[in-house]
Amino acid sequence: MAVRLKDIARDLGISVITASKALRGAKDISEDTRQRVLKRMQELNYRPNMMARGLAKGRSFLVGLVVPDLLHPFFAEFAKSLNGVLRQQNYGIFLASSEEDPEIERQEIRQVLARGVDALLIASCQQTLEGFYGMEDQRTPFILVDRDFPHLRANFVGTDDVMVGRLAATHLVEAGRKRIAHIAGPELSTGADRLFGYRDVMRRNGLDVPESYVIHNSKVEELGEAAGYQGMQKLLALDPRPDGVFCYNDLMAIGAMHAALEAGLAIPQDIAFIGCGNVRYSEYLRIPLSSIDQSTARLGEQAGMLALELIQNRDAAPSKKLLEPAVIVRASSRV
Amino acid sequence: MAVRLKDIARDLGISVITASKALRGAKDISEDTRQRVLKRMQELNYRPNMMARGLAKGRSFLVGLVVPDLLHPFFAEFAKSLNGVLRQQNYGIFLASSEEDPEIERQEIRQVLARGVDALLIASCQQTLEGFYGMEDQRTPFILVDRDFPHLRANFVGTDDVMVGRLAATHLVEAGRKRIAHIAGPELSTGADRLFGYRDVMRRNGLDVPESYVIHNSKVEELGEAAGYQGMQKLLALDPRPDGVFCYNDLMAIGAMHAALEAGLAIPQDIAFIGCGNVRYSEYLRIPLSSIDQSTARLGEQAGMLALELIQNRDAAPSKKLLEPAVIVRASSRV
DNA sequence: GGCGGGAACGTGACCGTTACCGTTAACACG
DNA sequence: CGTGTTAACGGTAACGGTCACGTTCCCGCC
Repeated sequence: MAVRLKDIARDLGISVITASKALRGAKDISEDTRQRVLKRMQELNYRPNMMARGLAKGRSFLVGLVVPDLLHPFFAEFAKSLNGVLRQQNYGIFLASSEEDPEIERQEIRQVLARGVDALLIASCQQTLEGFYGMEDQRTPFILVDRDFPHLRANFVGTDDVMVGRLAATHLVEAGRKRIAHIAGPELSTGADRLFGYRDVMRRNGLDVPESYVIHNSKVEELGEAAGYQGMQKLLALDPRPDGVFCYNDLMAIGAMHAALEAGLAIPQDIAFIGCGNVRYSEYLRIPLSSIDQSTARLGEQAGMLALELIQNRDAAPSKKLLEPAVIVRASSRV
Repeated sequence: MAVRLKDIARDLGISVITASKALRGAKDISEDTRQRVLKRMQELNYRPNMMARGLAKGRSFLVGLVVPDLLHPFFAEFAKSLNGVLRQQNYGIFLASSEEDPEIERQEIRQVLARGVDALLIASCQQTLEGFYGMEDQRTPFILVDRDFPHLRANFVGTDDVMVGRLAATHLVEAGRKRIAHIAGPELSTGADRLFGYRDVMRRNGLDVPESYVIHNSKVEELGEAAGYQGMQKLLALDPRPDGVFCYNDLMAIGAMHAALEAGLAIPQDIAFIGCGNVRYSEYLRIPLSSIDQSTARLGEQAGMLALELIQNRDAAPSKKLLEPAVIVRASSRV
């Protein structure tokens, strides 16, 4: 089958450990034999067996990544840039997608932990860690990605979502809108934070936010165009109709704009839109969509680096990394 | 640290083997002890160590997935649906992204194989397997995804790309277009096949395809909006300007439409567009984009099932699974 | 010549699990 | 009562590495 250290060693008439040392660059080995070993490894196309190494070292050189939905460009881009960082340290990604289903998520976490991943990155679709992992006993360091758990002293890498809400609302206010609605996300951290930032800015500007101006989407699983479309239907039915809408994400904004256009409204004259996430297509839409950029690629890098740090130093104090979002203005809200 | 079989066994006053048997549902064990073992495992939140199991069994319960670009919705969706299939068999995904770079791809393949994956799914960014894996020695079954290598008797799961070209061209012909251009993809299998299908239909319809009507994109790494935009610039400069364009993928089509609109053309009156991939946003674009749907989710399922089959039966004859594409007509080409 | 010390390499145990085969005890049967 | 059969369980040796120590050998030094 595959070439083993044993084969290399027998070939060269040395012991397995010596070969192992050469491989790992240990110091008590002569430069000469090291070269001979490495050369032979090249020739035989030797690849260390990571399972064996992992078992022996108690490390797997594997990082677990659990996301709610790979199709969402945010997570796809995150995974991509994470991969870039980890590759350089010979770390691999064990990928699992929970489909925004807590039950599946639990299953996936079991799987991931069973693999003995050295760290776990997770964008959970749950509201709380409550008895949830069977992770307590585990010493596996984990990092919450994008979605934080309130009041939990855990590692976190994500966007400053309060700022997202603030930027979006501020932008619409500056675009001269008075009746600004919000099609909100789930009441997880990100959704709650964006809502909070939005409400805060509205209050500071003396603008009213009637209850009906905030569309809640309790179902975590539906954060796509359809939810945006339906949310917009409700907003369109209101009497003082909103003249600006901040949507939880770009997909929902796309759906919402669709509904507005169908209703015969002009964007941005009658109603302005801004989303969040700055997905790749935003600028090519029927009406190019303003958005809040989360610099997702940098998030992935940060998370990867933090993971590697935690692996080195298991009991570092939990750290929270918040990246600053930025407004990208396009036609959907340009004055 | 983590709970081991040894702990369970000591607890219950039985041997490790017996515990192991209970876990795996072996037959030579009494129902009574099996229950006791399973119960204790529950209580202690035991999770089998997959590295140890993998080492012992010579299987990793891991499938490697190497894609050129996770950000591309096709691969994201593929990965997502693959994950769904594998989860049910307790198989996991080892993910690697090559960024359309052959050098990185080689690196990733090494990594993946070193993990001892039981099967490898790969959408290669290379033109050939030529000495490329150091896979020959490996017994790891592999499946080419989306991009086939010509003349190679390997497992393949993908779209019938000749049909893609045929459908796209036929559709434009039926929409009354005479001067149909093609912004092509790389000269890998998919690009070549779509080009072939397109050319074939053109010929059968007695339509001319001047050399300048086919824009080649040799650089694998650039298959996005930019390439489409630039390709379209060239087409716009031609004298008998095309009145229909078939683009290798939706992203390129989006870029191309952008260029056409900028040039003041009306879509689809002056020029019609059709892409391929049917990405999520296609229908929300400035001009909703016609596309060829590849039923990506089904591709993922098929690939997953094939992988599991190959793992069971290592020397099954190579099989090629081609899924039928379908035309999705939207405004960009509606007559 | 005996001793200390370092460089280079090897011995054995172990990581957690499984495969293979052996052992034990109970029971049926002629 | 001896023999054979079967069910339930365990001992041993792997799987391919790594780690903590030994061991060997050579050199220099007093």
